[in-house]
Amino acid sequence: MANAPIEEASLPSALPAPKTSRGERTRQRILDAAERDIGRRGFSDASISTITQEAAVAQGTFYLYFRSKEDVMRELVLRMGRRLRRHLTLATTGLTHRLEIEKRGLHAFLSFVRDNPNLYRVVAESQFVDEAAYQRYYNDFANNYRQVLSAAEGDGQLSPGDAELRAWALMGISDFIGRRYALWDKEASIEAATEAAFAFISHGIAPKPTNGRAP
Amino acid sequence: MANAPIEEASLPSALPAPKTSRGERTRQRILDAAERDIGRRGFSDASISTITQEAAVAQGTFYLYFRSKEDVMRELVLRMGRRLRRHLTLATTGLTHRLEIEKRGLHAFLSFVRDNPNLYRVVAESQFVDEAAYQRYYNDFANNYRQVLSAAEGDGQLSPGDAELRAWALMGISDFIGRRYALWDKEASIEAATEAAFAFISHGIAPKPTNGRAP
DNA sequence: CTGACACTTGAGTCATGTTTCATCTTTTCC
DNA sequence: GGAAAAGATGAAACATGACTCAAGTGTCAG
Repeated sequence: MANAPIEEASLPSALPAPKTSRGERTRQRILDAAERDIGRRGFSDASISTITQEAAVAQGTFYLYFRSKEDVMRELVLRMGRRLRRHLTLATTGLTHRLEIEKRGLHAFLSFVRDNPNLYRVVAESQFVDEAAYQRYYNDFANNYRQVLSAAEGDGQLSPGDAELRAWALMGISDFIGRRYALWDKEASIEAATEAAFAFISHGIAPKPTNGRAP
Repeated sequence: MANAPIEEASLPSALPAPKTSRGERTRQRILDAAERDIGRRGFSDASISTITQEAAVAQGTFYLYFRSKEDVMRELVLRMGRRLRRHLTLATTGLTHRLEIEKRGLHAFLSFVRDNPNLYRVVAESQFVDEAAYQRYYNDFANNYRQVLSAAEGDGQLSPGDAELRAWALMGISDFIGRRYALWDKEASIEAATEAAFAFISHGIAPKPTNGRAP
C-alpha cells in the first residue's frame, strides 16, 4: 500500500508464468486461498500470511507468483469475469429471443452469486484496490451487452431505447438483486426473484394504459 | 484493524458529544476532512495522520471525537443518508404522481452524486469496513421505498408488482447509472441519462405488443 | 480575575504486516 | 543418474500507521 507507484493499473505486466505443472498448481492454490480469504475477511484483513497459510505454502512462495496483494486481486477479477461469462453462456446458448435470454441470464447470475459469494465480494472490493481493473470488468460486460441489446432492438425483439444505458441499468439491477436476494438473504427464492425482476425489466412500473381506444 | 473486537457494529455507542461549539466545530472539521480524504484515497490509504492534517488538528484530537477510523466511516454513512434524503425530499416535494417523483428523484440523485463524489465512494466502501452500517443504509432506503411504491400501486399509479424487489431494482439502477454517468463520465449529460433511465423504468424493454385485437 | 472544565497537542509506544533472501528440495531432461 | 533449473522455505529486516498519554492552552461562569 501507500507506495502505489503512479501506475494504478497492471502495466508492469505479470510475473513469468510457472514453468512446471507443480508451479501452476501452487499458483492456483494460492489464488483459491486468496479468493476465500479476501472474500471472507476483506482485502485489508486478509494478509499474505493468512492467504499462504490457507494455501499451505510459505510466505515467500507467494512472491514467486504475485507481486503483491493487489496483484492477486486483479487476477481474481479476471477469474470472475471468465467464470461468469462462461456460466452465462452455458445458461443461454440455444436461446434466440432476447427477453428469454435476459430471464435465464438473470437466473444464472443469481445462482452464480449464491455459489461464488467470495468471488463476488472480491470484485466489488476491487473497486477500492484497483479501480481500473474494476472499471474494465464492468466496461467489458457493458460493451458486449450494448451490442446484443442493439442487435435485439434491430430485430424488433426489444422496444427502441438507449442500449448503453440499458446495459448499465440491467447490470445495476442484477447487482442489487444479487446482493439482496442471493448474497444477504440465503433463504430467498432465486426463482421468485428472477420472475419478479423479469417482469420489471420487461414492462417497467408504469400502469397499463387505462384503456381508451386501441391506437 | 485486525483487532476487530467481535462486535462489528457500533453497539458500544458513540463518544459523548462535544459540549461547546468549538468542540462541535472541530468534530465537523474532522468529519469533513475524513470525507474528502477517505473519498479520494480510499479507507486504507487515508490515515488518521492525513485526515487530521487535512483538518488541521493534532492526531490526538481525532480520538476525542471518534473511537477509530471505522467509527468515522460509520458517521459518514449516516451523513450521506441524511443529506441524500433531504436532497431527494427537496427535489420531489409537491409532486403527487409516483412516476413523476421517480423521474425527478433520479435526476436529483444523479446531481447529488456529481456534487458529492467522495461521500458516494465512502458509502460504497463502507461495505468492506462495516457491512452492518452499509446494509442498514440500503435497508432503510429500501423500506421506505417499498412503502411508497406499494401505496402508489394501490392508487393505480403503478402497475401491480413486487414492491420490495422493485425497490432494490430501482436502487440498483440509480447506483449503476450514477457510477457510469455521474461519477466516471463527468461530461455525460445527467438530463439525458435521466430521460433514458426513466423510459426504461416506466416501460421496460419488451417491444410494444405487435398489434392484434385489443384485449 | 480566576478556577474549573473543555479542549488540544504530538511524540512515543505498540502491534501488525509486507517483502526479501540465503538456503534447501524437487523436478526436468539429457 | 546427475547437474541444472525450477520451486519452496521461513525467519529477519523493514515499513507503516493506529492509538495513548502527560502536559499543555483556551474559554467562560461566577
